Amino acid sequence: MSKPFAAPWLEIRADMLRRVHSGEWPPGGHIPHEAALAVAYGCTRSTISRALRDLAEAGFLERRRKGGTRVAEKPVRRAVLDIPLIEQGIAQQGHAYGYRLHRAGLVPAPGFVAEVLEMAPGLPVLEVCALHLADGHPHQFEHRWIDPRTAAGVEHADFSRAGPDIWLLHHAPLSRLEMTLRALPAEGAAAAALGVAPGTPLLEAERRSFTLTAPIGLLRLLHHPSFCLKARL
Amino acid sequence: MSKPFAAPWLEIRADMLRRVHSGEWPPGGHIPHEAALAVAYGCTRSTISRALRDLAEAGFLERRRKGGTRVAEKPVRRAVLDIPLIEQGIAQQGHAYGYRLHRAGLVPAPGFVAEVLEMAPGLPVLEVCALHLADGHPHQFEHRWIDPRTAAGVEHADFSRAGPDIWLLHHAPLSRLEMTLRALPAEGAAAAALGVAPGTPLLEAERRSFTLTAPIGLLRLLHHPSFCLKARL
DNA sequence: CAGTGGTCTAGACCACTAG
DNA sequence: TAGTGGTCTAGACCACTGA
Repeated sequence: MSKPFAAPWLEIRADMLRRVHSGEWPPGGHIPHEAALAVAYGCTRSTISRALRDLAEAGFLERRRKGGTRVAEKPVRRAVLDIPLIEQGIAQQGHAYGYRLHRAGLVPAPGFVAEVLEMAPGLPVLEVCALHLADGHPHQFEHRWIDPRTAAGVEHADFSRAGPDIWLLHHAPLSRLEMTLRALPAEGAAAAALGVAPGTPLLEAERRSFTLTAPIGLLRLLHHPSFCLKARL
Repeated sequence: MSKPFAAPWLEIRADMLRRVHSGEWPPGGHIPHEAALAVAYGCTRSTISRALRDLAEAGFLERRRKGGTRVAEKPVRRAVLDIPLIEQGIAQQGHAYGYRLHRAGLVPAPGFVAEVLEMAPGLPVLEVCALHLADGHPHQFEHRWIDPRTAAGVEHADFSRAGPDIWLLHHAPLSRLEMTLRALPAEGAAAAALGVAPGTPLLEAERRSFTLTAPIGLLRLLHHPSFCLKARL
């Protein structure tokens, strides 16, 4: 009759979470400092620190030097949203991936694009419109603007067979991402491409990607109504 | 002329990220093992491990015992979505928070609720409909079902002045969360409460919360069109 | 100022797994 | 089965910040 086994720091973490949830460590209250917990749990401070850091990163605890550790009073839950490559995301859901390029070419940067890319409006950017299909059905409509200053050579890349995702991965990998999610009515080319009536509610994910030092591009991804985005704590 | 200062593991992490992004460590390629890196960077394996673990958690690297560490070929970016309490989220955006309860009472669990809460359909659940306001304007419409088996006493709680968020925090704190994001057309009570025409695209966040062992409830949060959700890598 | 968490070292054992 | 990452110990120094 052996235990299912877990690493000590995981068991300690679980026990601490139990104390938080049982009210033994009430919201807003201080908990013992690391050294005391190390004695109580019979391990070193490093192990306690590992468990506490993990709980703090998850939003259950708040830690401050000298101030000690307290249970979060108004916890900010941090849900994790997986953002796979578009192709991979469709494949993961068990669908056959398809791709159709609508247009790709240099255009003067529209105002909102120039602002995101931190460039003067009218400078050339690569605009890409493409449709991603799952089992032959429209799934996501991609409208993207890429900064050729950061992604050097992107204007000569061939996006007729595969989207910019993979090319960018190898030529201008992102290190930072900002995403905004909205609900928008379908309109124009996107509505037509997705095969939905204008006005149909669509989930839009706008992604702004950056290298360590410069903006790479702006992506607006419109999802077919059958699609939903999942996150977990 | 001193450096801006950063902890060694952060500088090492940054340097490793640079090597990934510069192509020195190409996607899919193996990188040296921890012991070798420790020698190269002139620190202990613990410090290297800290940096590598962080990069792996962010999705840049993939690590396996015996298999070593390799640069992620098809990286799954993990964006982080902050989920504050509803009241706090509105306050953080600099708006005055307002709350209006529409109804709260026990109802037989609808099928889809019973499924999420892992209960027989028709068993009593507490249904709450409420509107959250920002500067007096409708902001989010909350439709929630709470399992009184998990959240004992919830049927006697007073939700006329504050939403279930805070009550639940103290009486049935969640430890796991699943969230689904969709775009839906406004309809019925929600459209009326939010003051938008039926059919207006709305961003819906459906949250299923759980304690360590049992489901707590199901929340459907419909956002006013002026609202968007932000995430970051 | 002094208490607390954040981090690093030096070393060790072991679980996991690719070859 | 041998190499690799995952974790733990015991100890240390110090940045930060509340009192």
